[in-house]
Parts: sequence; structure tokens; C-alpha cells
Amino acid sequence: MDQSFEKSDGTRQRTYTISQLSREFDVTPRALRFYEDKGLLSPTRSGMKRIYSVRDRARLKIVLSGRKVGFSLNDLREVLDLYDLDDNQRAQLRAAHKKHKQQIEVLNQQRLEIEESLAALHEGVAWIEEKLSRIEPGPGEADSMRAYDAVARATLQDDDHD
Amino acid sequence: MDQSFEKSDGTRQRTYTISQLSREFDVTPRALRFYEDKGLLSPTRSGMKRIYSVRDRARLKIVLSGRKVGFSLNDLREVLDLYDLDDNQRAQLRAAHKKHKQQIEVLNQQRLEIEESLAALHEGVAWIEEKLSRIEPGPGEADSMRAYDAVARATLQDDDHD
DNA sequence: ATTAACGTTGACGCTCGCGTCACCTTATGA
DNA sequence: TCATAAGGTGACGCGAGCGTCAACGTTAAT
Repeated sequence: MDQSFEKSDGTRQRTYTISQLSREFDVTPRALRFYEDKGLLSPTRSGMKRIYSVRDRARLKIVLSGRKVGFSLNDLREVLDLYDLDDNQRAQLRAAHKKHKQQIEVLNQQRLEIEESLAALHEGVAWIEEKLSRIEPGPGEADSMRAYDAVARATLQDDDHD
Repeated sequence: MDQSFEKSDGTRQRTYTISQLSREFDVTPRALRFYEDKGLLSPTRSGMKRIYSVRDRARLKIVLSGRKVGFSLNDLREVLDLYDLDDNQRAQLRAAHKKHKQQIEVLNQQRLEIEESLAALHEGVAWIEEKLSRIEPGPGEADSMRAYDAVARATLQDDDHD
């Protein structure tokens, strides 16, 4: 029932069940199985049940912290594969370093796009507010076609303003 | 071949083919058909062919500029439906205003998350660089298990640093 | 008359990261 | 002995926004 125990040398648990890990890291068992499917984890089996080692747990940590900063599962699989294959620590670290730099580029780009969108939205809001302030006074009756026309004209005017 | 012509009053084109519009706005015909499928556009037909009116063109402009700032097609359909149904201009503008404000919230949130990720990545890079600078000197030979252990230990140390 | 360009309607594919069944197995305790 | 919990394996769904065929129809120009 309990895979956890303490060794005399102070080492903690040596193996984990799927629910132990999923509780600890607040992910669903489904996610852990999915990661295994994608080659990110490879727990051994006891009969049918998955047995996760300390190594699996460490890999899971890498996966989860990687996902937090926007790495894809594919990215992470590559990284983990490198960790396994490469016996040169500096190469590992340099690989991780490169990935991080790349991801920083990606996120910087995304941030840029978002900021551009925000700028456009603020402009739009300003435009709308101006229109509102001009129209507020009059009751302004209009049938649906006239109403659309206004929008269409407004949109077309964006050309100049664009 | 050419649906475009100029009226005496200076009004430009009155109808467009799918390829004219797709060229003008640099979207694929597939996209235009897709938008129609989703209820964003509703060009008339001449036989089988789609005929886009000025109104369709204006709607398309709204769609494309909306997508640029991150609105979903569903968002945009709602907005366009409002434009059609609502004969009160102020209500239209207020609806658009609300949508814009909401989207600003969404994007601000996204930007925040990205900035947090970036912060984490920069931390990671710093950590890696420090490790690299410490290890550079020695040649450091290690088999694959030892290599992994290093990573695992490093990851586990993140607990403290976390 | 022929060919090329342009058009049409499905319909399936793809990416990502799982959620959500449905149904079967194994271990454990009362 | 039997119920219950914990585990397992497929397999389909989803949401977004189209891309990419396939297979066919229409139009215009040479």
C-alpha cells in the first residue's frame, strides 16, 4: 500500500504510484499517462501498474516547470532525451541554455504582438468613446440599413486613420 | 471578368469576387468560405459563385482587424450580429466598447503570464550560466547515470530555490 | 474547340494537451 | 465473500482556424 519509506542514509521515497505523483504535483493521472505516451516518462510496471522512480519524478518536475514557461511537450522530450543520451554535462547545460534563450525569443515576440493588439484596442476604445460622446445628445433613429451604413463608413474611414 | 466599375457619383466597386477580396486582404479563399460557414459573411450567389457586396467587404474588414487584436471568430460574429439586429447606434457602440474592454482585460492577463514566464526563464538562464561557469574548468567525465543524477539533483535543488 | 483560370462543395487532416467515457483487472479489508 | 478503491487500456471529443486534397462545374480567351 505504501511505497514510501525512509532509508538509513536519509534518502526519501524510492518509488511512487500514479496517484501519489498526481496528487503531489496536482496533475491528473491522465496527464501522467499522456506524458508516458509522448515519451516523456517511462515508469516501470509491477504487473499492470505503473511504478514511478525518483528519476521519473525528477523528469516530471522538469516537464511541469517547463510547461509553466511555455515549452511544448515536444521541446521537453528533446531536452529529456538529451539528458539521457548525452554524458557530457556541459553539453547538457548548453542545450538547456539554448532552449531557454529560444523560448525567451518566442515569448518576447508574443509579448510584442500582444502589446500591439493592446495599442490597437486602446485606439479603438478611444474612437468609440469619441463617437459616443458625439452621438449621446441626439436620440438618433435609424433603420437597420442606416445603422449598418454608419459602421461600414466608420470602418472605411479607418483607412485614412490607418 | 471585372466586377469593378466607377459610378458617376464617385462610388467605387459595388461587388467583388472571392479572389479579389482574398488578394486585397491577403487571406485565402478558403478563409472567406470558412467565415461564411461560421456566419460572419453572407455573400449572394450568381449561379454558384459568391458575389461579395460592399457590405460584405466592410464586414470582412471588421473581422480581419478584429482578429488582429485577438478577437475570436465567435466574438466577431456576435458583434456583427448586433450590428445587423440592433437599430440603435449607441447600443451598438456600447456593445463594441464592452467587447474591447473585455479583450483588453484578456490580453493584459496574457501579457502578465508571459512576463512571469519570461522572469522564470531569465532566472533559469542565470542559474544555468552560473553552473556552466563553475563546471567549465574541469573536464568532468561521467557515465550516463551520473549525468542524469546531476540533472535530477539540480532539479531537486530547485525546491529550495523555488 | 480547347485549354487555362477560376470557381464550387464536401470532407478529412492537423496541432496540443489533455477530459471523459466505457469497460476490465487487481489488491485489500471487513 | 464481496464490496470498494485504485489501477489499467483503448478510443473518441474538443476548440481554433484554417490547409489540402478530390472531383467536378463555369467562364473567358485564344
